[in-house]
Amino acid sequence: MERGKQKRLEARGWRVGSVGTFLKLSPEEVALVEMKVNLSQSLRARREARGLSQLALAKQLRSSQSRVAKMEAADRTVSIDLLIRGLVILGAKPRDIARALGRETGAAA
Amino acid sequence: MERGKQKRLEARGWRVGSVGTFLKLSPEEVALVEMKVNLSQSLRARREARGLSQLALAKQLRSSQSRVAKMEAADRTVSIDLLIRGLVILGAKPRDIARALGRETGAAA
DNA sequence: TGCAGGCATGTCATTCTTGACATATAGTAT
DNA sequence: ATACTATATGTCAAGAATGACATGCCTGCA
Repeated sequence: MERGKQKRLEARGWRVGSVGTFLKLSPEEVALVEMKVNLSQSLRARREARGLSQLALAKQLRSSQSRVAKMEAADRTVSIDLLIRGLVILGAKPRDIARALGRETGAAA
Repeated sequence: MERGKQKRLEARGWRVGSVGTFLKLSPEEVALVEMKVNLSQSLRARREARGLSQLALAKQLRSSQSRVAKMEAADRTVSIDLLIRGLVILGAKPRDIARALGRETGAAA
């Protein structure tokens, strides 16, 4: 596993010595979580690239600053739908979203 | 717009002479709908490639045959999350999902 | 020091999504 | 015709996601 991602996951309470191995996370669930983390990072990167605050983005999304924070934290209460909506509002095209989703994460055996 | 997709959209009530142009669909909404359609097609293709019935897939998903039908129809009551979960269960890797999402659709001016 | 802006996190009522069920249609075989 | 299988579509109670709000933590700055 790529080191930066490991720290980010750990920071949110995921045990990473062996991502899902450690606490009963099926491979499917792991894949979903990693996709969410990738999308959330892409969201933050795009927002910052535009010099927007979370509040400013929230307004465009008709949401709230707190939810944007959760989106960027890949909180378990945010759906992939919402993350994708956020990215689209930040100008991401399906192709960009695809790139974010599929980021090579390196397979930890 | 690619012809096959146009017919599929029309079949579910979308006016396509100008996708979102015709009835107040923002560009963002159009992008979202197209991504959903792409995912749903990929889902059906994968399911059929494995020779599974909708019912068989539904069981793996712990869902119902009717919901799988709606997923494949890109029904507005199915979330992107659910579509992605379905694809993952059918063995799609993030990379595969990314490819499905970003399928070139051809820009109708 | 106090104050403001940006971000994180918990809670909660409202809204949306989901699985389950009923029912319909079409194809195939007996 | 009857029966069976696969798929499509509507409805709805239960559960999940959402937006809004409160509040706390920093950092910078007057």
